Amino acid sequence: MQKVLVIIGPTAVGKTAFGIECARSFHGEIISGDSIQIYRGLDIGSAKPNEEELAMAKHHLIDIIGPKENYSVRQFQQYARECIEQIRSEGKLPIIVGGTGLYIKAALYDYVFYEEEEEDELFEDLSNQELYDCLKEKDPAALEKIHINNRKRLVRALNIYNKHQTGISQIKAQQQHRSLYDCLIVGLSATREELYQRIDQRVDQMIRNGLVEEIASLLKQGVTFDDQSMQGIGYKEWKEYFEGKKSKEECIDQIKRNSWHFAKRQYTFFKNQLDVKWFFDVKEAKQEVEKWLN
RNA sequence: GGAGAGGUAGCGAAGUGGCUAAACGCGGCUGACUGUAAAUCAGCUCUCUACGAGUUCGACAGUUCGAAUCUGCCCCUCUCCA
Repeated sequence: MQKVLVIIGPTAVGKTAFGIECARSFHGEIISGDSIQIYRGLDIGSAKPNEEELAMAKHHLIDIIGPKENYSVRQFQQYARECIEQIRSEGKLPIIVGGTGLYIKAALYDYVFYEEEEEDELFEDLSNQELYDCLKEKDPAALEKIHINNRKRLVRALNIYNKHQTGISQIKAQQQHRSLYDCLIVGLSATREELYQRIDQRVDQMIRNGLVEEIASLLKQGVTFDDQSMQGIGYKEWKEYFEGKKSKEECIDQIKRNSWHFAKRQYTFFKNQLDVKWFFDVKEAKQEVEKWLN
């Protein structure tokens, strides 16, 4: 089985640096497992590796999409697997580094996504209750995992049924839920207190690095806050600032808080959805990688 | 020194005699997750030996069958006038 090193962890723990170190030490190349860093022009707010870092190791799946384009798990799954194959063929170690849990899991595991041409129908004229009742007839099993208030999921499940005549629960049931690769999933961790502090510091640094100017420049290029790329933390919070409804300081605080919440959600996903070996110490993490490679 | 306003759970803020362990927001914690996932959604958040019990709404003393809500006194904060 093809070996794949996976480095995950909450935002701002230090995945980028550790990934580069591993790439250099173990003859590897990095595949970014991140849903925002794939966008061109979203550099500072997405904490994309800088020029210097990019030069230290080969990176894939960064800057491959324009800021007004959409992107999804399915594309990531396909691209990431292609990258793994390509890196393998060069005799190198593929290293996935990122914090987007679903993307990484979908690439690693036997998730199946069908071909989809058309956009999802939004069912804007239906209430949540109506959507719920509708899904109850078509794919009742899916309801076990979808709360009635989660409109997005309700809509998605209905769209899947309408497009493919199969319930999402059936598609899942056909999968074996196992990894396609021989993975070591290293989770970088820190105490909550320390992590939140690092987040705050990093956000302040982003501002100093010109985050506000980056947003302004994107807007000037025609990117809007409705674009998918701008849904990311560090970006969406500025909408009200540019509308004159919020101060810079308020936006910064909001970004910090959203990042804390995000970090928490990342932990929850990683802990419960992936088989992670956690480390508070990077040296120990590296030793574990060595052990696994031999 | 004088005149007002106010002190409610980690914070902000409702409540102004029983339906109040106390709305709501924030923060915190936990969880769900198969095509927007840095998204979307759910639960918990006074204490405990926890399908029950105990202690709360600045402090103390009262009124009352019953008080965060009424009375007295005390402490503290803020604004204004001296």
